[in-house]
Amino acid sequence: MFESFKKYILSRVVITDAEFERIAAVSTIRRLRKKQYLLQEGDVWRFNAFVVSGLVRLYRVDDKGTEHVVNFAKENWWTGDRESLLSGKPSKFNIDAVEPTEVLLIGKEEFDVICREIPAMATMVHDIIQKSFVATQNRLLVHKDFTAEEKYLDMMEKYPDFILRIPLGMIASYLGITPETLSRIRNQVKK
Amino acid sequence: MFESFKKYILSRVVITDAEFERIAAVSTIRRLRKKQYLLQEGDVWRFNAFVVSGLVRLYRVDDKGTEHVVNFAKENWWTGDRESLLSGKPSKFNIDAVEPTEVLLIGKEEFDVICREIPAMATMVHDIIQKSFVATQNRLLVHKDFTAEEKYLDMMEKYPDFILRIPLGMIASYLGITPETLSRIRNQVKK
DNA sequence: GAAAGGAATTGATCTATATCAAGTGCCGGA
DNA sequence: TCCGGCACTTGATATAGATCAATTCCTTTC
Repeated sequence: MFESFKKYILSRVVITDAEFERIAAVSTIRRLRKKQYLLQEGDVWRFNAFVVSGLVRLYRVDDKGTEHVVNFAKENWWTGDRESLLSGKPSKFNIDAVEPTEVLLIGKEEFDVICREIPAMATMVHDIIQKSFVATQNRLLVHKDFTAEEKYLDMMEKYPDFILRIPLGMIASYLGITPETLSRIRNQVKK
Repeated sequence: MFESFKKYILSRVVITDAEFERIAAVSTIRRLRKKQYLLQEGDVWRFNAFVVSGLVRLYRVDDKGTEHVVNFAKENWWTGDRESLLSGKPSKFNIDAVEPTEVLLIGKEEFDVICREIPAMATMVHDIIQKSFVATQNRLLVHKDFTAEEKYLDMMEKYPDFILRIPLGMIASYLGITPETLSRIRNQVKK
């Protein structure tokens, strides 16, 4: 259960078994069924969440009730609403499971203690956030300047497994296009 | 010269005068004329850059030679290409001055030493990057799901001074729309 | 295993925004 | 001070992608 989490951490930084035990001690596992919420709009997000297996989506709902997918997180990715975590304010997002999913949760306070006690963890977090920032900025470029087809091809190249695992409608929403358009693009692409 | 930088740091964290002197000792000032480059595509970006006064833009140039503005940075903002800084690879971006600008530069190595010696600085950096990440993600939402007019109004609300200081063409590029469309929107908006 | 409801496809329009094309104004350099 | 050129505006047309609508295809669910 915690093995994949340990493997993940060790692939990025060096910590001792004892240190990992301290981390495991403050971690809890939550199992989500398909469509089950991990976070609902209006709640305050207080965790660091690591996806052990499965796949979740983070999305917001506009005034018309339309869902807009912000991103996905699969096994060995982190998820959550950093804005709410940092500010302590209610989240404007929802997170729910696209597939049956296991998530490892560490409360904000416990996580901060861990980072203070184990500097390697702080380093790892800093590193991940920096990379997330770069990745998000690159995604912004794609959205700002690419056509619908280019955006789809870019996604295929970067995350081919998302294309296979996620229903068309959610991919369309993630790309900021309609399901109809994505369906046509797929026909087009496979010639 | 370094006063505004000091004021900026002290508004975010607590450091001593002696500590600031250490920071100032590794800082250099670069003055840029309008249109002068701070970074050119293909070069490796090795700095942390704080805008003391003026305004710069970060942009990329596509295969057709079209410029796409990624973001702007004005006084008391940081700029640079974190992707190149982290990876050590050549940058795919350019940075140049929109207005005559003064930038304070700290080399990557020196900056890392500072952060190790002065933990408050490390904290500050971590904090800034987290906020940048959140801001970029929010911008992504705007670009993905808003109309041209909504994007412009959002920018007016968040950065009214950018609207005044930056030429129309660059704002259009930042918003991912054509100058013609932005010109029409402006007419529309002022009714 | 049948029925029901959502998800994807396909087709026919519609619309926001891009593109192309003049014209106007204004700023910077000689 | 004048000139040249870029930046912005305004108009006419083109187009990518949205919207609306009908049909088929899967999944769930009982």
